[in-house]
Amino acid sequence: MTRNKVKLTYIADDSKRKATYKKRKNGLVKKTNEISILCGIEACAIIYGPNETQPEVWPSHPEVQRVINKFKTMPEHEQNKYMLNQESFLTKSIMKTRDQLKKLRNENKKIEMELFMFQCLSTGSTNNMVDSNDLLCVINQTLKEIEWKKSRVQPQQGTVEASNGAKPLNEENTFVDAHNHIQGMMQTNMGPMQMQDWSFDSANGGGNVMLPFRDYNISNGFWHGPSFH
Amino acid sequence: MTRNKVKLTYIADDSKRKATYKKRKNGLVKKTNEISILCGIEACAIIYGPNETQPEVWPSHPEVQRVINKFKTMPEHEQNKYMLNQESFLTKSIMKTRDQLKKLRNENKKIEMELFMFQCLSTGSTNNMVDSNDLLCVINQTLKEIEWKKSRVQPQQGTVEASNGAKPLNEENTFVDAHNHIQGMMQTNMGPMQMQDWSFDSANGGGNVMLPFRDYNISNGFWHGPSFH
DNA sequence: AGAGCTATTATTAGATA
DNA sequence: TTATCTAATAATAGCTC
Repeated sequence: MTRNKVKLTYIADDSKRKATYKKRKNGLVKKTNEISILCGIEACAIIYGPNETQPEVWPSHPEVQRVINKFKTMPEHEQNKYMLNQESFLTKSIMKTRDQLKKLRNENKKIEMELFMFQCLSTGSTNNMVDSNDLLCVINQTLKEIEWKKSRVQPQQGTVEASNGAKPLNEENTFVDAHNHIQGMMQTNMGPMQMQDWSFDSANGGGNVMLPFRDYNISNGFWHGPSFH
Repeated sequence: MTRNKVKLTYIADDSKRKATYKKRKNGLVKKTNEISILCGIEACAIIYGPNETQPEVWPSHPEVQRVINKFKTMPEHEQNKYMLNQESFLTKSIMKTRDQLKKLRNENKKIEMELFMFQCLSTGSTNNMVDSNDLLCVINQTLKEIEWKKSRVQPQQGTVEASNGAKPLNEENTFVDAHNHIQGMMQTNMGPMQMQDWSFDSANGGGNVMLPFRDYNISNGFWHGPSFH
């Protein structure tokens, strides 16, 4: 878990495993102690060390006995009812990981879509090959985010000018906002892009469409440049 | 443990305690799972939730039963022999903390001593009020560290000059090294001190003793300036 | 209540001593 | 071996939605 990220697999090397065992046993006992104090509950841990005949228990022996007995005297169905068993634990883990993956995929897709949206806006091209529902969704999402941004700055509108000289957000600036938004998105993936890297495209719709020019170009409505996958 | 450092005390607030319980229970179970896989051992956790009738166990019920039985069938003295009970856990914690305190105190003392050593070297004063054994010890330690430093640079001695223009470490430079060492020590406590903050003291021993001059002075063999406690 | 975020603190793997 | 250090990952308290 540190220096290197560690894989959750049996540690084959004897001395490494032993060292890890010692460290983690201490950590586990510490955590058990903490939860029982912080939350005012009873908890016990039983750990069989590498030498099979040597269990380590926490807290004291009588406490463990008491907790164990409390558990054992409970009817079986009661025991199972509230049991957090290994299976459900693993199921939860898998679900969580899958959700995270899903989220990452969505983020990737969003980035791709925003890029594509930008391409369409830039070139006016309509011969696209993506699901137009997806694209619409992204455009709406982007607009929604712009609206949200605007709502955060609205109070200052028309009264105070930002000290950095930025224009207040309003309807007229929507496209510039979109541009900035997309630019922000792209910064994450290809390093910061400066304002001077962009220019108004006078060939497409009369000056209100901006094109980036750097290590890439757009032709036939598609992106030719750094990959974003 | 985060955002704020948290005190190890019962959490009075109901909803906070409940939230903490949930988070930490998951953490505990995760850790239990990890140690058992990584180290190929058997371990179980039994946790009684805030609602007293609802114990949560890990891993599965049969596993817990098996581990418990293994523990219970062991003769009492065996159980106690390898037991990590609450008392010894607390004792260990206290000892560890005390050791850390001791260490910090030693570090403080060392810094004070080095400072004093510097004063003595600077002024040639002998009317000191510290245990001369302590002082001797610190001087020896300092010299040892200087030797160690030298040994690290020795291979380059007389052949390559450092690119930053620093002189190679050798006998002649020992005092300068000592000065640099003490200077380094002091940087930790009072911010960086530059070379130009020091001057050779021509009134004391002919040019090989350096004195700092900034927000402090040395008189009667004692330090008058920032406190180092 | 419960799920998600993130600034912090805590744990710890690997390296040294 | 066992202890200590530290760079890096992991856990999580308080917050927001």
